[in-house]
Amino acid sequence: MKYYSISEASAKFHVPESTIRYYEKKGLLPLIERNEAGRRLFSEGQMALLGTVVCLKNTHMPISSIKQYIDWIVEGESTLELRLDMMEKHKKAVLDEITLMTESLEGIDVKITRYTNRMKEINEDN
Amino acid sequence: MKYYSISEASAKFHVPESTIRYYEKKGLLPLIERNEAGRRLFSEGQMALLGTVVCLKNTHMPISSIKQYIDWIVEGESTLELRLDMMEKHKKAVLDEITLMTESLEGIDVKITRYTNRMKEINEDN
DNA sequence: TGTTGACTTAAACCATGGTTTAAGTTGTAT
DNA sequence: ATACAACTTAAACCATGGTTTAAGTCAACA
Repeated sequence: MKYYSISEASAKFHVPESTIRYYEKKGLLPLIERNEAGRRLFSEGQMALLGTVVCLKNTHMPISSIKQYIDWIVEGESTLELRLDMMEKHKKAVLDEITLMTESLEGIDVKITRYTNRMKEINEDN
Repeated sequence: MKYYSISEASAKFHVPESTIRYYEKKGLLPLIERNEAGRRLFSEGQMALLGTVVCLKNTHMPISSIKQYIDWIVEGESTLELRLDMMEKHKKAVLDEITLMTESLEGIDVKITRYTNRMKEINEDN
């Protein structure tokens, strides 16, 4: 079974090493093994977990909620329904945020159009 | 010409009054008038400007950049090109963020599907 | 043998984006 | 006359999400 160093994990997910250490300290990455020298060893499973954390972070889930989710994973099958419920609610929140951003983008497009037209006028006035 | 109080502005844009005051202090809402008693009076133009700030905030533009944009608006027509450039870059950044969120959403959907299937299995095992 | 690079920890530090508090002013309703 | 609601300010306070620093360990290489 392959293991990854923290620098490899950092490179794979484009997350600073300091952030990975911070996540571990916050409980988002439980049970990370160490070698004899105390260095972190990320198994494939730990890498997948880090991938999950990054995915939730990318969709703006707060650290405290990610921690709850990870705690439920560690707790086992009895938390399946809680996890499902959390992911469904989170999905809705993400869709809402995407909708808001998409709507706000229209306001930005209006400005781009307006500025572009005004620039054109100015150049025609030469 | 109609004027709005801070509570009306707050209600219209779903932004707390304290945040509006904070934005003004940060320079995001310049030239807001006051009545004799020192209360803020938002003209239609100021309301539109607040709408712009909210739009940029909704798309995660940092306060410092919003301030730069507003400063350019106040500065006048000579900054047209700078504003156009900023909005075009911002639009790209927003589209990138939406893309990242949309991609990450797939990871969440995978979990929802997996959990749903496992729940089904458990219920079939009755 | 010593020095470099890749790590470790705990603790301090930081930026961002507000919110809350305290004390005061004004206009209106009782 | 008074009390309440709706404001005002400056300053303090706060949460979130990290980043940076300092001091140390270890393996490998020159």
